[in-house]
Amino acid sequence: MFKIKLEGGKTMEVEKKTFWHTTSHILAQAVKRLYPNIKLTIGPAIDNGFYYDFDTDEPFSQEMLEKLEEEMKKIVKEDYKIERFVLSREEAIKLMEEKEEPYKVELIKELPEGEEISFYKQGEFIDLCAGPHIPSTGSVKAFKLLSSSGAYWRGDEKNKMLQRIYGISYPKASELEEYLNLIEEAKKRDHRKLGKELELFFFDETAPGMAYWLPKGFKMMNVLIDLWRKEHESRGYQEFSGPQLNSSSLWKTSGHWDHYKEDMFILEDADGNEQALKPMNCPNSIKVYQTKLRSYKDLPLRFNDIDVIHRNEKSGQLNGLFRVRMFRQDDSHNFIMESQIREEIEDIIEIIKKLYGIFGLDYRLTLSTRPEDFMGEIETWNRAEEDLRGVLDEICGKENYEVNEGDGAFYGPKIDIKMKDCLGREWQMGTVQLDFQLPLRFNLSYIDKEGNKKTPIMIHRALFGSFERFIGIITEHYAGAFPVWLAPTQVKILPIAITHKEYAEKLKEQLSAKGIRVEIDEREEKIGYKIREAQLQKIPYMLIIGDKEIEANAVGVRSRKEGDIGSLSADEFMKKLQDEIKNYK
RNA sequence: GCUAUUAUAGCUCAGUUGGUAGAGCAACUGAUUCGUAAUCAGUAGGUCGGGAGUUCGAUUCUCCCUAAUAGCUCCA
Repeated sequence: MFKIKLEGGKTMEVEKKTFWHTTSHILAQAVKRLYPNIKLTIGPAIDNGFYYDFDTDEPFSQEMLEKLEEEMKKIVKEDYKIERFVLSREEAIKLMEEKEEPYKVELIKELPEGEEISFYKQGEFIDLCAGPHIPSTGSVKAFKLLSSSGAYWRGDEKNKMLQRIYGISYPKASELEEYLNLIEEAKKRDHRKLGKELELFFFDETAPGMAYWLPKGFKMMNVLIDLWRKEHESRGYQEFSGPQLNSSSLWKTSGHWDHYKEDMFILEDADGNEQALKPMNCPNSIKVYQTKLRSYKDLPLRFNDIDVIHRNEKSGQLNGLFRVRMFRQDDSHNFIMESQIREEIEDIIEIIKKLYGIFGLDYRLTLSTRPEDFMGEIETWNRAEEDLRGVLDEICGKENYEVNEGDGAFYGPKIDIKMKDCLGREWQMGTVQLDFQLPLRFNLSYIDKEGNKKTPIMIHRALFGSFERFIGIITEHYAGAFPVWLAPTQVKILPIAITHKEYAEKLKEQLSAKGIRVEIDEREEKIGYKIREAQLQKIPYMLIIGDKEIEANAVGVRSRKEGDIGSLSADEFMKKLQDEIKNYK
């Protein structure tokens, strides 16, 4: 809520979105004043501010935005009362036709019969709008137009591209400044920036959307993979690896050729046969399933893999590690009987809770149910959805997940894990999808108790989503200051002078032998300089080695978080470290 | 893919109203041997993203391409 001041010194609380919506009208008013030929379309409030879409052939330049801000200031200063009025459909259309606003006419024509058609007026400006609005334009003391970009009319690629202006506003200048600072701070956490600074990964022009993993970044990925393997091996998962390239016939059987071809890298083998790099692992898991005749006693069968997959994403979709063309899903395909859905999902949700708990991540769970174009038996769908709800209710609590009715895949319902990046954009992380269709397409079977062939259900599940995206998210989550267990370099030994080098080397060997990721800074630099560098590299522990330490057979421990924490014996430090690593600190 | 913007040294960035470039950090060399977030001095480093055009002359202007960024659209 925002507090705004009214005439006579009274204050009033308004919804942020109401305030932002009014600001979008002020923007539209300014646009009509400066560029009367530009046509209005829609201008809603969003989670962080507002936008307004305009139809114009000339895109908004930075200078135009600045001029618009100036004009908006005038409108605020002129402090117009915002008045609502209602018209009949005919009157409304007539008014908008007179004002030559074709998009508004289109909108009015589509409003359902009987719905009130309301307008809002501020000064000379009138806009079709359901409201509500704040009482007058004078309250919008602080605002900023943040950016402009193209946006399709009604969000449809086939429609005309309009020009959108994004903005934000507040009742007080200090609040605006605070918000802008927050954005600046958030940008410092950007994984693309940190990935470069901390030498985790990089991208090259010759391989768009495909990360080069530098030694430090790849070390981290391996630590994650170790964790993932540990959590799965003990739960009956069996890891395998399959081919990168399969002939088109496989993708035709799986249905990808019809539904996903655009996103696949397709090439030819030496004989001219059509092949495609795998965009997902499901068909190859199925091939593994098919190597034997399976019994009901074998189920569930859980085949997991972290093979690299390729998706030919359109260039405009690429975004750091969040959206790439080559990545590793922490994938598994679990083959189960219908009676095992609930238990299997329960087990998977338990793993999710455990893994995400280790990182302390804030995530959103969504259940997506049967879409209109579903395939399969409606009873199977109903039972499966009931099972999914049951598990979520029980393990997560009714309040802690959302249901997106009709948003499931055509082949089965699913549970998704969603997270926000440092700029508030939401990304899908893990996913757990039931699939009733693929086993049918591949004619999968198991032999039941009575000796009959039955079709198993398949669960596609990736919990981190992909290692790439997950590393992007945790880099921003920790702002690059990874906990000890995960940090690519856990300890940096900093000898004060050359004479301390030998002891430092010995220490390094000791730590290395225990599996600690340790480096040594042997350069002939001052200790303050070395500390600064290790600190900027966000290394969890620095060990300062000088005469004192050698004499006492100790290490001077400096923590990234707490600074100098004094002297410990090498054994004490080792124990502390191992303890933290064991507990994922 | 679409709209807009951007691309200059390893990194962060300045600059040239058209006369082939500069800083800080990093690197290297030398001096300094140092106690908890930057020691000093020097050296080297760039076909100004790629290609074409205009021009006596292009890093600068125009066009094409590539990549990145924001948004849109898409995402089995």
